[in-house]
Amino acid sequence: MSPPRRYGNDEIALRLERLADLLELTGANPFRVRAYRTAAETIAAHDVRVADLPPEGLLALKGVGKDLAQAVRDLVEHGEIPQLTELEREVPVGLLDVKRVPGVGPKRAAALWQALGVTGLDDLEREGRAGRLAGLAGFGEKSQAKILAGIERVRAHQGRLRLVDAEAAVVPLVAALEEAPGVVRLDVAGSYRRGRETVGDLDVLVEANDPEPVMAALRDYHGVAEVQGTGPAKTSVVLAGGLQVDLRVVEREAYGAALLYFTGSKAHNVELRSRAAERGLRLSEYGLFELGDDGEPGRRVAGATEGEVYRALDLEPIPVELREARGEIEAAAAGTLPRLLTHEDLRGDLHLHTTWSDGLGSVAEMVAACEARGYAYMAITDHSQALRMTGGLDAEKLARQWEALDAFAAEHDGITVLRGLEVDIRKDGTLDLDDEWLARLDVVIVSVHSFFDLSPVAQTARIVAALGHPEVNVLAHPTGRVLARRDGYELDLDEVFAAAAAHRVAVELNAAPSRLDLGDVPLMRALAAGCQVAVNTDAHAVAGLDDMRFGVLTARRAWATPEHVINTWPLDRLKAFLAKA
DNA sequence: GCCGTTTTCGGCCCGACTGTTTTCAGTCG
Repeated sequence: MSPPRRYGNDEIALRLERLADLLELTGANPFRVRAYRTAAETIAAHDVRVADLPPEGLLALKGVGKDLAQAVRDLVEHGEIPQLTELEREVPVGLLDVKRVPGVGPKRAAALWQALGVTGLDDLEREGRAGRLAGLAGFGEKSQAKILAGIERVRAHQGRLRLVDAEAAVVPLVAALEEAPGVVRLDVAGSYRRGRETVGDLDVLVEANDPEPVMAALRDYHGVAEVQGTGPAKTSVVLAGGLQVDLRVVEREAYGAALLYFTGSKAHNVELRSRAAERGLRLSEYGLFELGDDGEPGRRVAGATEGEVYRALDLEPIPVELREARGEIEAAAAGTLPRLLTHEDLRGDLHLHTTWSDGLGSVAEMVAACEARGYAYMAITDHSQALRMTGGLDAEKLARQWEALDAFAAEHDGITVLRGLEVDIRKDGTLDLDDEWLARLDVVIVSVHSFFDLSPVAQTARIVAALGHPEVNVLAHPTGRVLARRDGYELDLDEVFAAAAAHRVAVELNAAPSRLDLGDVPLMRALAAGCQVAVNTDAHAVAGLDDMRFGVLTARRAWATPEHVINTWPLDRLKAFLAKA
């Protein structure tokens, strides 16, 4: 018997999504499938642990009724959802990969399975190469060729691009497209615009006097590997890196509606359309329309700008980062949208490295760079001694660094440089520096860099113990995940947040684009638990200081206000927090 | 499977494209 586990919201949501996917392959009622997906989304975005809710609390969740509540309880109490177990026996799970091939949905995946016994990508490729797909009802030569090409893309391009990688593709692409004659306006919409931590593809929207030149500019763009389709309204290409780009030319009167539509999220759009329907209106990418007596769209009441559409639906305009159907529409209706963090609110960066440990920039370079960014304060936080490979600092080396900092400060008064250290949390929860020295630091950051595979209970206890140390100020990269490479260590984040709030330790939003840790959803939970947050770059070089923009985006997605973020505070207030005064 | 000031049944967001058909299902965003 394995010990009882504590299921996080993400884990529960993942299983419900899988249930929906498998159900779909059996040809189940689409609305029933959607019900599972809706419940999964609700649970993933919920700010308290669903596993701890009493039955009536579960039922109060939007989209969770009797059966879904039972499924959650089954999972939490017995470690499995009988219906899911049953489906996994019945349906080959490899079909889920088959369904990911462009042009193959649940119906066709099921047809391939029934007719040809296809149970995964390898089967699909074999059947395609043998020419047996083209003979199937509803399939032809073109479908077969498209599927064969799609298999490669699924294999080659598993997963999504990190936001920073997408940005690297976007900047030169936008520059090239904007040069096309006749372009009036251009926006990159989609999850990129919403600032999601990873991006699946790019939706580019253009208003142009003449659509053809900008379409041509995309087709001829040097980074294009394949033109998938091109017409008067839309052109689709795949860039060399595998990123798909859809370019749409939109007329001026509908630009706002189209921008809204293609920015998403899908769930946000669904809620907006429902709201439109409640008012006898219809919302589409072409605008917000009154309905005529025949039920068909009539007069356009809004569409030129996003703000116009929101206001016509009696909503405050909603910032792009919030458009995830996490309560933003209710808040916009009530006039209670938060005043979100902006880059200009930040007065300093409290986590960065120098050549004293594994940084590439000297103290002088990092300080000058922070000053140039307009910061009022900063903290130098090199590694502690446990990380030998980084040249981590022991007490003796720390003393020498302070001498250097003091000498430096005597000649530079433009910015306050705080004495910090990123102190390793040892396996047993003790800290990698003596109390006497910890007490002399202005900022004590603690973090985990070893023993990632402790049991969730031990990992949680280890971190909670560290947070209880009276000198600790910030918990850095709380989950330890590295985007597109490894998941975070297993732990009970809600317990960690509760401890952090109780001990007045801020949780970090590490803005390094490979981490973004905490991510938006767990950060929302931390804020709900009463935690303060520090948005830091963890820069190991001057250029890394500019990663702050990813941190700001992620913080905004978590509904963070300047008040939540300790490095927006004036120095006096920050010092009081650090001193736990 | 969920939900309700059109409430316990009958809806559930909308539109376009593609490839396959000969009037449309499936997929996609």
